[in-house]
Amino acid sequence: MTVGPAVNESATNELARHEVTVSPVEKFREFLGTRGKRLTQERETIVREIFADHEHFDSDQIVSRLTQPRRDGGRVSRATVYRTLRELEKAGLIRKVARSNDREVYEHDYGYPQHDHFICEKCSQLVEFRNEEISSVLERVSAEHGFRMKGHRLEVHGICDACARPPVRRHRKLDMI
Amino acid sequence: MTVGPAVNESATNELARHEVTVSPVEKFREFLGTRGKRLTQERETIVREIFADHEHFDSDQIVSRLTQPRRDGGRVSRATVYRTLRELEKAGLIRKVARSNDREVYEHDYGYPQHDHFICEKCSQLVEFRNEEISSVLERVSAEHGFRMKGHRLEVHGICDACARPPVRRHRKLDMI
DNA sequence: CTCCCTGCAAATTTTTTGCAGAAAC
DNA sequence: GTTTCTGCAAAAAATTTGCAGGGAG
Repeated sequence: MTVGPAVNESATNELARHEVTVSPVEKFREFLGTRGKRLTQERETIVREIFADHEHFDSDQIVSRLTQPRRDGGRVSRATVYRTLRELEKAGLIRKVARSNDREVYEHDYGYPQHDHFICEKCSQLVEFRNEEISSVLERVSAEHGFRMKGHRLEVHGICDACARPPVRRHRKLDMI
Repeated sequence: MTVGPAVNESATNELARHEVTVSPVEKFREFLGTRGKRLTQERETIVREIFADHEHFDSDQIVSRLTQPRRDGGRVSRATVYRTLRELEKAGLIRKVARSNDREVYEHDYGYPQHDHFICEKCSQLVEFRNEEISSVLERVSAEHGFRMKGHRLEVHGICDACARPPVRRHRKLDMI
């Protein structure tokens, strides 16, 4: 595995957790049920690991965390992680978020309200934000094109507030006197 | 190479080509120049191949087209194609467009106006559309968050008009009489 | 002339798969 | 009991890299 450029920037928790009646695990069990599939220990371990926080993650991170022996839930093989991530995506529990340069990462698609992302070109930080208007505009535009919108994926690229702020001056003119 | 699920659906040409003063090749030459890099025959061949039409494409497609002997421009090695695609992305000539399930594909990011995509969940077709309002809403939302927007990437998922239309009835009731 | 670039082949990285035993239902 | 899983190891797919010779500026 690679430990390349970190994919660890947290998805800033501007958004409060949604009220969800069933846990991600239950939700997954339901999905599997309708397809004659089973909720195994491995699958449950993976879902718990993924939904333990609201960070973004990629396949490799989950593989390395679950592949080595662990305190609680048992370890899970690489193949199973891949197989389960695909299922979780179909189940609508997670989805991919593309990041301009870097590779793609997953994010939770259950338990949190619909939101979009700001991606800073300087520090690569990914910030979630929520705006009602965007959806309604899209809803209308879609209708105009005879398209039945189910959802959307939006990334706004640019420079975040922190990176835009000029670096702190070391010496001010006054110091020179 | 893989000939998996086609990635050939055309990017419907709803959008007219922009007036561009310099060709993609020239644009690339400029970019390379500012970095002490060179516009080689291979790089030119690749750019021409890519900008010959306005279809979306992935690395593999370009590799297979340019890797075998060709009428005009000479062949280019796999490694060079990968290396050049990366440069073209940095140069802002192409960019990645994520497609829900399938893999990512590239699209032109030069010579065509800013636009977004509808992606049909049924037929996977990718349709480009253009809407002024979206940008202005994003501009405002960004400002509210202290974010300096440079651009955005948006995909609207759902069902396209064609797929939404019910299949043609074979036998109408009258036929039964 | 001097670097930058290319092709090649090998190395890496990432994801998928066949199969035998294990485990849900 | 069946049928669906899992882990393993190997295979396949996708991308990157070192290096020696070739070419752009």
